[in-house]
Amino acid sequence: MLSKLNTEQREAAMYLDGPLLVLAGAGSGKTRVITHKIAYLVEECGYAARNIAAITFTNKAANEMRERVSLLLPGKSAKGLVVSTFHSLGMTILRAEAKLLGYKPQFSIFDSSDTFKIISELTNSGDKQEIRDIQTQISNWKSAFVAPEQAVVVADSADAEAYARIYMRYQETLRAYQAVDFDDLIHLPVLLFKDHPEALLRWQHKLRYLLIDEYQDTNDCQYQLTRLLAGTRAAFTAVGDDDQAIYAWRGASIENLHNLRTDYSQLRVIKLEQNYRSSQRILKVANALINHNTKVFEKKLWSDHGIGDPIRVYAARDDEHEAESVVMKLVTHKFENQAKFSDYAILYRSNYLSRAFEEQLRAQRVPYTVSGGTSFFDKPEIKDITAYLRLIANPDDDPAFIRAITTPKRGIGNATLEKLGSHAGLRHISLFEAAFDVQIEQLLPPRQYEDLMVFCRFINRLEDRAESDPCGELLDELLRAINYETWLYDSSDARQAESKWKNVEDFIGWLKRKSEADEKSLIAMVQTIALINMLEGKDKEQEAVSLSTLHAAKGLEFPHVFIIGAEEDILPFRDSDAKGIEEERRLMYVGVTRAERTLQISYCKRRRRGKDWALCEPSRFLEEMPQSELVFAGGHAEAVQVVTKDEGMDKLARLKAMLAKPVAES
DNA sequence: GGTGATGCCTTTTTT
DNA sequence: AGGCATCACC
Repeated sequence: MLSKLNTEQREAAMYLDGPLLVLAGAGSGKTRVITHKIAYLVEECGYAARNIAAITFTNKAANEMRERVSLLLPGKSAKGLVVSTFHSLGMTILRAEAKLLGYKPQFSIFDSSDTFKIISELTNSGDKQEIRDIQTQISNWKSAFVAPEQAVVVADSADAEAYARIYMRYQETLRAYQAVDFDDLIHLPVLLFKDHPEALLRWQHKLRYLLIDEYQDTNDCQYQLTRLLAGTRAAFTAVGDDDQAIYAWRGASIENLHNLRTDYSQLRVIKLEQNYRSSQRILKVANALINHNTKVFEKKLWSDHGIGDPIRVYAARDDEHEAESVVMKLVTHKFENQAKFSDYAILYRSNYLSRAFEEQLRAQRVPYTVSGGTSFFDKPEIKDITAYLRLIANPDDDPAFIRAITTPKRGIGNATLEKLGSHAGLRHISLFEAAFDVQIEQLLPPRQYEDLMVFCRFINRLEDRAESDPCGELLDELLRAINYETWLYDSSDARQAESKWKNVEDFIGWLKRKSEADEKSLIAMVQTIALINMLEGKDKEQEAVSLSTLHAAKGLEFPHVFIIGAEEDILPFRDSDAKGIEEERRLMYVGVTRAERTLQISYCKRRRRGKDWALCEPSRFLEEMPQSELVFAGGHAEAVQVVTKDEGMDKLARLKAMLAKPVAES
């Protein structure tokens, strides 16, 4: 079974004598090690699949992992295997153990727009940036294990203390709503396990072997959860690559790789250094680039593939021209090489950069899929429906209550909600509960009170049936009862309404299929929704070009890769400090190492900034690559193409000088 | 005075 | 594509 692995991979797959850290360079087959190890545990070591947990960082990675394991494990032997993200594992634990923490199992999961609203209400400030700052601060506190009370105590400035107090009230609010945020999904299980050893034992008994992918992206909280679950047996394999750590901004710390060494003296470390993905030239460029970072774990990636094509660097006039030339190049290349569209990826730093490319691809009738970007579940029509579902699952979910009761409009407006809200605030109860309070009848005009009661009884009826009745029936009835389709057509033009209604139908269809396939109740489905951002299985293996952010591209590979927008202030992102630059460099490294055979990196010489043009400087990372392996093309850089490699740097410098001159308005 | 529609400007990365 | 501001209309 393990015959397809190389010596190190096999060793990693078979090592079971204690904790194991696999330092796996890009393209060195780390997913392969994990999947084969799972198969090995089941087939050769007598583990039941349901006692093994593989933890990934994205749902995409989890799905792929599940698929690859089921290819290795015939029949039903993969049944029960836990493959999930940290967050969804946390959700599962929390749902099972909710009572111990004083939550009901149907707790709501708040996404960042929910928490944004809560914080903005708590602060009474309209400053969006400040609210975002508070959001990040709270998130950092949680992942670093600082309780609200502690945050208040250690605050070293008036501002910090103000934030800490908001944190405290924020946490109280979530609890009142029977809601948790993303960080709580990991934070709360850790608290639970610390306070309830018997619960920890249960889970240690259930999850007897842990495999953690992308270990370099864990934050302190996730590390704690891992440690607790692994227990004294320390039966786990962590796989990671410090050069691909790109989530420091959300609290991940590469130090967790080292902490593993200090916390587990018996830790075995295996390095995977043979790359099976890229050409020698791509690797050479990637290695040279990443060597500009201060290194902790020395690692030397090598490949026995051919030297490969030169890496093209293309200077485009502006973003429109960049899109045009990349798409032309891609189409020509596909035609000449008889390749498939799915062999190509266009990667970028920020979501908005995809726009020009989407336009161009549509114009050329090239099929494409976009990953990352705004989630399907963020669309207003989907949020409307999920508000109802959330409310049915958990009537104390105030944000869901407000959205549902006002969409479609049913005669309850701000004035009524305000009265209800202030009463709820006084009594420390949810809006839903407040509606049934005896005093409310006197506080509201009869008409409003009647409408409110009709709505609440309606929700109550659905709530009663949520556990027992089939999910599909319930959904159909809900949509009919609220007349959602009609309302869509009444409130937007026919074209938009049509597409929105189609989204709703897709969503409902997906919910029905998924709840049947996974044997999940509607309530379990509702909680899952907050954690995913795409309808899975909708566009599998399409023959289409992939557009993706560099973050979302991690773990993927493509024969031909275009990295676009390689400019200062974009990649690296503006205002990056020294540490930030290193992370940006790793991001570029991730991009470069996605490529198997050809790679083109492009940048714009200018970009529209409002009315006029702003000049763009090529990314410093281009200079950090061995110039001998690059071929320059396009616009000003055309001249660079003919020079010898030694002059490459000079030319680039001169090119920059030329670009520094003002460009005429057009 | 309040609300709605239109148009212009700006976009970090994600569970 | 979304958010914000401005303008016009009710």
